Amino acid sequence: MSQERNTEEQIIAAAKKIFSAKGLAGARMQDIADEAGINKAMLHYYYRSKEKLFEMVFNEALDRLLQRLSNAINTNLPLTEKIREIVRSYIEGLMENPHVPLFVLNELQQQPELLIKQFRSKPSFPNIQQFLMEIAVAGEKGLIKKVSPIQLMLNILSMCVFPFVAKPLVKGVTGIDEVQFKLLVEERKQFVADFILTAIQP
Amino acid sequence: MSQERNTEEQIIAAAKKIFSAKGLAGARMQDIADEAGINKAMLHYYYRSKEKLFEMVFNEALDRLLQRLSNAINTNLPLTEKIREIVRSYIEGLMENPHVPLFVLNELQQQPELLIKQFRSKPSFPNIQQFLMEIAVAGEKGLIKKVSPIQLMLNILSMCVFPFVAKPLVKGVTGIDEVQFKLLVEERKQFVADFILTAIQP
DNA sequence: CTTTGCATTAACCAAATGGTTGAACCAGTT
DNA sequence: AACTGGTTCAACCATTTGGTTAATGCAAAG
Repeated sequence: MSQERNTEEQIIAAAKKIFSAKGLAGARMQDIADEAGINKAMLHYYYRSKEKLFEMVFNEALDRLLQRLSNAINTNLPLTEKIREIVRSYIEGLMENPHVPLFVLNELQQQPELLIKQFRSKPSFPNIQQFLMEIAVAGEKGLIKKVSPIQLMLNILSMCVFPFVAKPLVKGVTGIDEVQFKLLVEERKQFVADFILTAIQP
Repeated sequence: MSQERNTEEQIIAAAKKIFSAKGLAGARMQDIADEAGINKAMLHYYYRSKEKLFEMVFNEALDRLLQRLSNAINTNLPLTEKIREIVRSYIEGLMENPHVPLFVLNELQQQPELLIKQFRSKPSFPNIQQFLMEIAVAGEKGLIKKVSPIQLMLNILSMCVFPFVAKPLVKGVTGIDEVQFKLLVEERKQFVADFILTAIQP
């Protein structure tokens, strides 16, 4: 469409789209070039190889995901409200990039080593330990029920992310269409937060 | 190792392993042949093409997933105990085949049409509608809180499945090892069930 | 106008990959 | 022993694919 943009960004945008849709192995350099409206050789001119290009896209995607999570977790709110905020903010972020989580999770499983290396070096790496501690403390104080912090955190993430990675399955099983799906997810911000807070109220 | 087995099954087993690990696009026919300890030509002798072989494996995987879900859902128990049973049975099933859900979800997103076709034809297709109705009725009767049945169902599935599709992420973020991860999941059968039942108690 | 240096492309290349084939192998049958 | 049918394999083939290259375009500098 618009070839006005800077070529480098053009490439990244195209690569993001193709890689997200097809995965590393399934994506073709030619497809990315076509999507960006440029010659295939340009891809190698700017980013040495397929792997390098992928790494760039993947890192950015992972970064955004963690960034958003981190922001919500670091909010300076009482735990119950913080949980509400995490759920709201995270689901909203996913609504903007609905295919990112499956993309990330999928490629993550393929090269778990790559993750563990680059993970902690990220400034966007969320301070999980502190959040877990916060849950434990709130439990002690009787603000919430005493629960396993990790399990609770897993539950929160699960309910936010799962609908997006399982979107085709959900649509297939329930028979709802795209519009209804979006409504469902919208509704979810409220529902999940209430669900969690009810489950952990002391 | 053991080439004693029937070649056909040998192939399916190998294909399942390779396809699960690498996905359709990432899997190599040669790898499958090696894994099965046979010549590449045999793959085509028994299953015409890569796609046909994949379809076979994929269908079986999807089938098992739905089968297990279906069984749990059709149990003749009061709703609250049924939920306990669903969670327990589903997580246990996933523990046996931990990479299946990500595999299925991933390939499902790549060809959503394929799904919607073959989906309802399956005898293993779970009777979702009835389960949703059951939740609605229980809500009316005051056995549980009144909630959106679909949202509740989504929550149940989310919390069971997510840890398996996000396993590398969980391990990366929390820093736990394989043994601890298994413990976490084991613990989860209880935790998730309690969590849900607490959240929906009237 | 020429030069210089980056950007861009068409054509090309080598390796990988899904798929095919003709011959060999190996039971069981006659 | 010869035949028959399915099974197995090494070698081969055509296409795809990531990557390279040599030539061209082109704008700013001289």
